[in-house]
Amino acid sequence: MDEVEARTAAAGTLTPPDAVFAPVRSQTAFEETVDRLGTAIKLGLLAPGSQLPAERELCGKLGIARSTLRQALTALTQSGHVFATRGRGGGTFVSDPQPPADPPSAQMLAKWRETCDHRLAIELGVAVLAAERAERADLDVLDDVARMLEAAIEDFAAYRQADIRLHVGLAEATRSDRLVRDMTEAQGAMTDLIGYIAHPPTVLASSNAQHRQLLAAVREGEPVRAVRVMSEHVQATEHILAGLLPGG
Amino acid sequence: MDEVEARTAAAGTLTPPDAVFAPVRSQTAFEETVDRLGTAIKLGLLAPGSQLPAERELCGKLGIARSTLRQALTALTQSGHVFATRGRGGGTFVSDPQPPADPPSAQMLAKWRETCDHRLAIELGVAVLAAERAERADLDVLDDVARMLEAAIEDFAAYRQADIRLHVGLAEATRSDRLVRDMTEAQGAMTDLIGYIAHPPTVLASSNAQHRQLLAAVREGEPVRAVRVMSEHVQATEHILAGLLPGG
DNA sequence: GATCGAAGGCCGGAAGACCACACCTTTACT
DNA sequence: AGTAAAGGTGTGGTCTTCCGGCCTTCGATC
Repeated sequence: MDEVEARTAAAGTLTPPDAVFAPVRSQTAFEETVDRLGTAIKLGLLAPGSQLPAERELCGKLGIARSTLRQALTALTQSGHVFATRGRGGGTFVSDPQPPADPPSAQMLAKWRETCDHRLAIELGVAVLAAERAERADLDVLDDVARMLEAAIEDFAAYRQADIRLHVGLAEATRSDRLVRDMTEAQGAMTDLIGYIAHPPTVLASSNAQHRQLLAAVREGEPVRAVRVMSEHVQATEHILAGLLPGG
Repeated sequence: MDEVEARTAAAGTLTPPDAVFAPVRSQTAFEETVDRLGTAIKLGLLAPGSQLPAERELCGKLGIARSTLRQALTALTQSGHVFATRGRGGGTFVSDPQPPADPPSAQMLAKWRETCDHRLAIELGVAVLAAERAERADLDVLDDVARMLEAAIEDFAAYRQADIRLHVGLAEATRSDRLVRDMTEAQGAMTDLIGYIAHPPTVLASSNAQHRQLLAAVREGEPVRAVRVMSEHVQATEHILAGLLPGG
């Protein structure tokens, strides 16, 4: 019967995917802003000590009212991610010792596999398009980052930082803002999962070997090889998670 | 100077990507709902003539208030995509001759490349994961769809319909709701772009050859081959668009 | 033919999100 | 001393969303 139903579905009277009726939960502008800025800070895209644009300017760029932006900044201030100084020459700055990250929520943990799946998709797309579109200058920068990665093999925090920079940098090399956003979002979600897991230097070393191969494939404009290496790279971390998280 | 700056960025004092400060535009629950249901209908995931769940049930699934859902349904009624009948045994139904699709907005056209980029990413992720996770039953259904595709080579509307079913079906085979949602969203965006472009049977035939290869690779559990074929498949349509749209 | 129940169609109030705008306070530079 | 640039504060209004009850329609059943 199942098979008959399935065939019927294929033939015309199809059953809509569950995803069609899944909850629509639109974040508020406030939440979305906290998320965006918070992730950028947690990923180190906004460096500790660096200054954010002035409120009156930033709310323009973000397309929201200043009061809404201030709500978000207040939240980030209270959580200790940023601080503000008044008066001329003042502004909002990223805190220098960042507050300790809080442990992943049960919600995050429950969806970790979907998070990885989505990340895989984005990374593969980036791999292909970077191989097609990256310029020499992009790759020179990324090579520097790769060198930093190899130097940071003993310090996971520094390693993760550089790792993010490499992946986001690759996304930037595709010249697709959409993919950069997706990549930062995906990396943000991954950081929440990865942060609490031990990564011995041997793992990082093999990860670095893949980074090298990846950059080589991109430099030589070989999308197929780039995508193969990237797939192995991403799925390696997925296998590590599978061993440690529920439902693995 | 540019190069120096870039090196500096790589070394520590990095420039945040533009994407960090890009506008946050959160859709309202109403808009999101119209989008979700509208796309599902336009893609044929909700077949013409089929009945939607009752309002009181649907608003629960969607996680919104009934009045909000009704706003969305009113919009879809006015645009002619659904109609409602009252009384017992009544309900909300997908209109049978669907209203003609409206032409792509200037906004859509301006972002067509990013749309394609994102779609590429999703399709590649789906290709890999489907090759790893699809069950025999999934593939049998998809083979049927492929047969329909070959029969529909002269009728673009029918072809596109089956094409969507194939790609979404592949996404469902990954068992990842997230990817199904992403895929429907991506296909919805593509439909807006593709709808107005002539697709001669020869193009569709070569597309079908790729579908065949894709399904074969997935069936044999070969992610690398699946991703290569998928990449060619997706980029073929991108090349067609590049020839016809601005900024190509 | 009367009744019931399930469906869409309505309405009003409460709560909250967001915005626009005006004004205050602090502080550094000139 | 004055000015300009930054964060800090407050008010009121609009729009969205939610909640919950009530009405209308109409097939099915008694």
